[in-house]
Amino acid sequence: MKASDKVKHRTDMISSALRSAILERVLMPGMKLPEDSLGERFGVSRTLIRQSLERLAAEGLVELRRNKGAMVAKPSLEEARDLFELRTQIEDLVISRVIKNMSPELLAELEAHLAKEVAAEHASEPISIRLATEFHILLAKLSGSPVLLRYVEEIGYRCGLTLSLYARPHSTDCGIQEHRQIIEALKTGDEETARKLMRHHLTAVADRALFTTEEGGPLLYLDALEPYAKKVRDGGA
Amino acid sequence: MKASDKVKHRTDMISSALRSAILERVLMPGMKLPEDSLGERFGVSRTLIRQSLERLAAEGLVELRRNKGAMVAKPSLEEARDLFELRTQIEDLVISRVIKNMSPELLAELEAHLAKEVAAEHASEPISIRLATEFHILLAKLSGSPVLLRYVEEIGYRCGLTLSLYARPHSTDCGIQEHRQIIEALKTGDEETARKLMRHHLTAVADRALFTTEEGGPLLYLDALEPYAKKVRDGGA
DNA sequence: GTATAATTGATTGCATGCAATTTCGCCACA
DNA sequence: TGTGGCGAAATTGCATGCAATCAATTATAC
Repeated sequence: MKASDKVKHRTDMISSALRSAILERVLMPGMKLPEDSLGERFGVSRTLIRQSLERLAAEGLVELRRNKGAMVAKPSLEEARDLFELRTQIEDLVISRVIKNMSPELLAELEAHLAKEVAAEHASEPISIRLATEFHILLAKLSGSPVLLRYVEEIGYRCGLTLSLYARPHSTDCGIQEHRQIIEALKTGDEETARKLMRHHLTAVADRALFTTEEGGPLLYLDALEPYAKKVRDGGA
Repeated sequence: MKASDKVKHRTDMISSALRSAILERVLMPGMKLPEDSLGERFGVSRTLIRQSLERLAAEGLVELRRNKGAMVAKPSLEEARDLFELRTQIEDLVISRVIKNMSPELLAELEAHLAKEVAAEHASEPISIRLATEFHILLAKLSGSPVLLRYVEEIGYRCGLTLSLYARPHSTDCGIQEHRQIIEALKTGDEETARKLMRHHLTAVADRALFTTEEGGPLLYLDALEPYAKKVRDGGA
């Protein structure tokens, strides 16, 4: 019975695929996302596409305008600043909760993740960005608060999207070294230091996002989506 | 053109109606929400009902289980505690932002709202609960951060739902007096006091929610929804 | 009499169809 | 050359239909 509850809806797969595509800069901000083109690609009807788009809209990754369809969100600089500021404050909450819950098992999880990051250090950029994001999400998971986890996820994703608009392509968005230091501080239970490190870590990322880039028209160029769609069509996770 | 953007979808109206019904304890936690009964009541097809339910599920007010339909969420005590704890921390962020933005206009808005609360002091319980919730939401609005606003809304709603499960029916959930004191502290720019007051205010509410009530089966009793549905059918906001 | 299997009824998952709205190309006209 | 309007194509908003799944109840065996 629980197994059947765990069955993922196709909607989940599609929104995950689209989310990945957005975060990996395959779908750039401003691109149009017509329901039936997407439906064709993913091999499903507009119904499911629409659901996925609505979900992503709730996360702030796509904008949905009445009778005008969906497009990848294009956060303004102001929104971006708000987002990054909130992020540091929210992750502050994460830190203090993780410290409260600290345990050897928990530490092991963190270090396992760090190891993955190190292993992928010279892999492709999208992968290392994803891993870096997942470090923050892992921390949120370990905070023990489902709601906090959701917020960190959402803000993290949106910050990632923002970076694809305002940051130059190949900045190492999250230093592995910094992650290591944070884990170190958590290990010794030094909340103050951990917070400071995290704050520094995040503002460093934010500060790199100060470039105002010129406007580009809303393009429609979904071919790059193909690999993501294929996975869903083939029933992948 | 902007006007057309502001047109509310019927989905918005329906989810608002359902949200109100839940928060005003017309739909109690655990009640089943079948798509077609609701569709009939609201005079729309299952399509729109489904969208609304999904939106409410994203907010945590409704639980959605595969092939089993929707029901009003029934947060566990543990989830409730998490929610209330997070709420105090999130509203801390609100306070410090509002203090930064403080201005006479802003103060006027707050006092106008307080006046409304006073005026409705002896009105029906649902109304005063709603106004009390809206005080917190107004503060979040004045914080200037759209994302923070969304989070405060969501957490506020979910706390309201929780109270309908665990608190005794007629506790004055938010003291008007306490709201007044908070405004006072904000006026003088005393962040420390404002925070302390808010924290005290919120934990007072949370502590009233310590009663474990016995289990009730998932009922289906939608007749009480009628007034909410009527408004939507008639095209009201 | 209890337990298990099979059938029926209710409810959701998803696709499709039609009407309404928007967008875009085209042509007239200043 | 640039601008305004008009019609066709594209796209969304919503309802409905059918298949799949789940819940409940009856039937059957032990």
